[in-house]
Amino acid sequence: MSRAQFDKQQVIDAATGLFWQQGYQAASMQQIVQCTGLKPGSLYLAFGNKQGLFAEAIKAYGANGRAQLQALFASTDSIGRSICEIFSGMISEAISKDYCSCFLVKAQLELATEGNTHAALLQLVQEELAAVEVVYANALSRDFGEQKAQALARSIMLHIFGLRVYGYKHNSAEQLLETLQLGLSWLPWDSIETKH
Amino acid sequence: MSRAQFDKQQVIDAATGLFWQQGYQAASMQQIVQCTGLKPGSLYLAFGNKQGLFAEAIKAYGANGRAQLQALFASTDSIGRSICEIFSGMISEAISKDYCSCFLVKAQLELATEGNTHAALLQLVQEELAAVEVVYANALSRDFGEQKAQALARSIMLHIFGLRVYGYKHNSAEQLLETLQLGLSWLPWDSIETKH
DNA sequence: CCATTTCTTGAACAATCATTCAAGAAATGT
DNA sequence: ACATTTCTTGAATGATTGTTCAAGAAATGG
Repeated sequence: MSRAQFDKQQVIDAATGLFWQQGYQAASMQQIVQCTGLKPGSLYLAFGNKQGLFAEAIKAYGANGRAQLQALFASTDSIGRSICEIFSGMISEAISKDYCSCFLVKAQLELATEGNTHAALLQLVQEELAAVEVVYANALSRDFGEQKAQALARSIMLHIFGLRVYGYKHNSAEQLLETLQLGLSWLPWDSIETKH
Repeated sequence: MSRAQFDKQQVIDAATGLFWQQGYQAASMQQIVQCTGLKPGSLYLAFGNKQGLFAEAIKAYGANGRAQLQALFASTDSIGRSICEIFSGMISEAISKDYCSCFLVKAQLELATEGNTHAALLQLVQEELAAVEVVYANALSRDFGEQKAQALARSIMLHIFGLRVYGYKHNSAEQLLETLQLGLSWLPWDSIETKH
């Protein structure tokens, strides 16, 4: 017997970066071979095919994001302030030079074609996105009733999606923050103010 | 001499539908040959290459959408109510079976890759999106000061983007409407209420 | 009615795509 | 040390990609 001579998670992370930047279709297996260092045969033995590798990338990205969210909510004494900090981080990403939105958002828009040739992958992506909404709703139910928490979670998701797209326009951080404050006026934005 | 034996606008519209549903990369020239009825040679004589045809599709889509917006704003006596009606229409699209978001939003996310191989097309898409924002800002400046109108236009764009992505989740029309009302509370939603 | 120009045709092109597989290397089980 | 299993290698496969071009058809100009 012989054990795998590469770190599977490392390979998935490298592939995730490529898929994230280029998209599913535009990322070629040749590029993946290059950026992972593996030969085609090893890749196909480990992941089956391109879809299998993409599925692993989506799962890893989703699990990581969800874990970060849950850790943040578990350790904070103010869900609202934590959410403000999350948005603040997203604004920082949006104004950075090599901004490339959110992997799940990009994947959903690319995979949701009429022919539906990637039905399994699309469902996976949508499950990951739905799971994120659940995490927000659960956290908010600490401060609000269940109905209200779910409604607020939907509003948060809408703003995340909006920001993930709007981020490509070269707005200033102040403009983006102001826009979020306008739509999410119930959040305690004062708690993250940096100006004096 | 011989004049073109096909209606160029008709060809662009057919190609737009395909690009919109499938995306730029996934839509193959063979598919375009099929859905337009033209032979490759004619397509390449008329549009140069795939990028040229895509550019025409984006321009046509953008010009059409902008014209509709401007016509609506020119003929209404309430900008706010018209905007509510626009969102109401977007909700209807979102809950329909063959929903495929907004062509410009999808194109922006697909073309904005790190390698930036489609820089010209990306810029075109972003210009179209920026033009939409200007139309909203101009319309709102009828009711608000210029600064406020621009801020509100940014908020509208963020909500449009959010809805264009969130629309893929199978939410009810009521939930989507409620989410928009939460973030755009300054709009006169009462004016489009259908319930009694 | 011929010459010229413009458009159409569709087979063919090179490049790239995802994927395969026989052969060799390496690690384990006994 | 040997047999067995598992992983690696990388050239090769057939399909599909965007694009071209020589030849023919059609319409116009004089």
